[in-house]
Amino acid sequence: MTEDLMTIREMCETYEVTPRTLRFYEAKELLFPIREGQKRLFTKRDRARLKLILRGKRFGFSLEEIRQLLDLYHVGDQQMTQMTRTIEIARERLGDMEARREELTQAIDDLKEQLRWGEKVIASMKNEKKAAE
Amino acid sequence: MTEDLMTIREMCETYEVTPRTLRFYEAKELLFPIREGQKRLFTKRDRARLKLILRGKRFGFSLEEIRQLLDLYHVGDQQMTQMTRTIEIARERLGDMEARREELTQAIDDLKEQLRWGEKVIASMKNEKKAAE
DNA sequence: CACGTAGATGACGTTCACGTAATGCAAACG
DNA sequence: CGTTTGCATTACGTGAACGTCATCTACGTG
Repeated sequence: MTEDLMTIREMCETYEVTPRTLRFYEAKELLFPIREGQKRLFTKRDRARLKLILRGKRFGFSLEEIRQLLDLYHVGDQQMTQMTRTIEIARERLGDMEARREELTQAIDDLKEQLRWGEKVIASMKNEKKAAE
Repeated sequence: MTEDLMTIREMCETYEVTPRTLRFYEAKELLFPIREGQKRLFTKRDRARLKLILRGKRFGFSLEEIRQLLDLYHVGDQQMTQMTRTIEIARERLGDMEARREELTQAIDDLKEQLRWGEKVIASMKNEKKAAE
């Protein structure tokens, strides 16, 4: 079953990306599939990273930014000295993301208001129509 | 004072964009500055739209997607028949955005957990160091 | 009136994130 | 054993979103 390793095709079907995309991400050092002969085999770690990559893209991060963010997610590999710095960066990122969410909330509220307004207009138009009958 | 009209330079300084960007947005029909002779003058409406454009970009929307979203914000100009459809689209958009916020919240929580973990490791390393002294 | 300044209009260049062949190799199949 | 299938590499192509450069125009100022 899920032997923890997936071929490129399986990856593509699972995550709805093209082979080109996966190879491209490897070239950019976002993924590190192992090799069986020539063939790529994607590990659990690669899949976790890919999910984060796709998520990052949905929020408008560039691949380079995503690469840096990904490094924050395997903090365990770091040395003590780098660790402190890494955490510092992570905190900044966290701040960014929370600000982003605030903004998104604002956008949602704006749109909701527009919707209410639109519905109100429709309602009043219906009344006019009714009155005209 | 704010005569409701701004030159391209004022716009650039206010919103930290280049003239090229503003002209580009006009070419793409995202902005509609009025003309005084040759010169562009940006209205209150243009500024509102620009804010939404920049916000949209921060969330990874393409300019084309943003253009469509912008149309949702001047619902008032629409006809009744189109109105219903517009509101329908707006509702879908709203759903997207709320899902997006959910995802962002998840990402924030993930990162927070990583942070706590990192801090724990650092703390335990300090203890080790202390014990070794 | 010469001149600097602000803005306009092409038009070509650039970066990012892949798409799209063309070609090769190696195992699997009929 | 030839051929299809799956994946690999190399390399050129592409659309989006501007950057950059050259040239032109209109206006205020000394």
